[in-house]
Amino acid sequence: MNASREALLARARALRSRTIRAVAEEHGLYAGGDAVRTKGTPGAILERALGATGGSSKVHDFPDIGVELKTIPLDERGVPIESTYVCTLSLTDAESQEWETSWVRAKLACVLWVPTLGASELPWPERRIGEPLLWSPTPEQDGILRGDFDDVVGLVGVGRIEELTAHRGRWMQVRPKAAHGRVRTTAYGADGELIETVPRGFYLRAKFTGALLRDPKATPD
Amino acid sequence: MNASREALLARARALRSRTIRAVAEEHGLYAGGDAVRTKGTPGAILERALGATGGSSKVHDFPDIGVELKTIPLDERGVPIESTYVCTLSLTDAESQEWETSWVRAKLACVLWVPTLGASELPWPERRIGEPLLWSPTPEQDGILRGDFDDVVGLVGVGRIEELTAHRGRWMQVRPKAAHGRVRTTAYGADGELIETVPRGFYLRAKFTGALLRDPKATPD
DNA sequence: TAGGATCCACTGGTGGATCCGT
DNA sequence: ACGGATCCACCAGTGGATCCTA
Repeated sequence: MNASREALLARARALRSRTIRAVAEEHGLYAGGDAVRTKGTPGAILERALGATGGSSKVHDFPDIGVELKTIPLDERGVPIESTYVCTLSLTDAESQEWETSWVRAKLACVLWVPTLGASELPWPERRIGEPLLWSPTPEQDGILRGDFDDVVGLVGVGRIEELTAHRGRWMQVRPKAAHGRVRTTAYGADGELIETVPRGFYLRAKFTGALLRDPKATPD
Repeated sequence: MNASREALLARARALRSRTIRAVAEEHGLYAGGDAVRTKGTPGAILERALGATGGSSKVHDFPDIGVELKTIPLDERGVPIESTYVCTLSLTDAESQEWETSWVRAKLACVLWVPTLGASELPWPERRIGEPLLWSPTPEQDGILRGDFDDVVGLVGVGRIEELTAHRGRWMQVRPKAAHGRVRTTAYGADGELIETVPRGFYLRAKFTGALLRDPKATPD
């Protein structure tokens, strides 16, 4: 692990035990508002606090050192209360996608996990920062994730997108990802015809993220 | 010419001799501001006043009747002070583009020209609406425009985009079209390689638009 | 409980054109 | 005079995720 990544981890450790609200105020950001309408705000605050520079149209939050930042809400037992979104799944070029060069693998190659604590009881501004973890998949973990990826991309590649439900995938699943139910994108059907469907993204199951936070080399289930 | 198009022309005629400011205020819109920062505002006001419904991602301003609205500023002699933007030129599929099915031909198939008068002397809110013209190209005009189109698309198709300057084209030229000089898009070079260049659009020369406003069947130069 | 649905901030691209230096 | 450069409004798409029923 190189020095820059260690420096980033050190900055994250410096935030431990502080509330999200305190971190926000230190950077001149407002922490609050209806939970439904501020879903992404805690993540944006931690990005700012840690100096994420990716902007949009980016592969990583910290492009120089290839690190992705993920804020993950834990309950009182230390268990994630939600799955973790990774990135969008491209539906129209599934045939040419391979795990080694995939967007999702690049995103997961090095992740800085920053837990927020008390997520099942407290509104997000009151939650406190937990122990951060700088994680890269072990070869074994990488292999399991590749299996989930191949399963999904294989289905889409042969036009069987109707069978692509969130039930598939041991650690990584695919679920809808859109602003609302009327958003549509295109994919290929079984006969090669273009069909309209909902955009989807890759998500890590809470079972997996919870396990790796306890043991970075974990292989649950 | 069908009844709906005639009805649109009648609505445009009802605006004659009124100032853009008066039309704007009638629709609750603000007419004013620095000329540099409100370049597209007169056009947007006339769209609203005439009930354009295309929204974005549209082929025409009035999709139901296939009519494109163009606001054109004339000086005291009745001569256009500017060229007229038509649409973007796609740089990456030039080989497959043909005049008959092109976006630019569809745009020009039926245009409602609405002149604004006094453009060389008055700030735009004070300009008055002139005599509108509902125009479709004659077969002869269509042929000249096709020639300009084929010239441009042919050059781009063989990767000679450096030779594509605004000097080309009898009535229709190609010029940069971007928010600022740093915007880039991609095109193919002479060896088939991808190169970065500025986005471009089709424009009608003022020589042509001025002539057709005086005589819809004109063939200047 | 977790699969399917949804919400906000931000931004790049498009459509409305005119500006302005050579 | 006009070829190249630029400006704003608007909107769809992406990245930040969590909400919420069955």
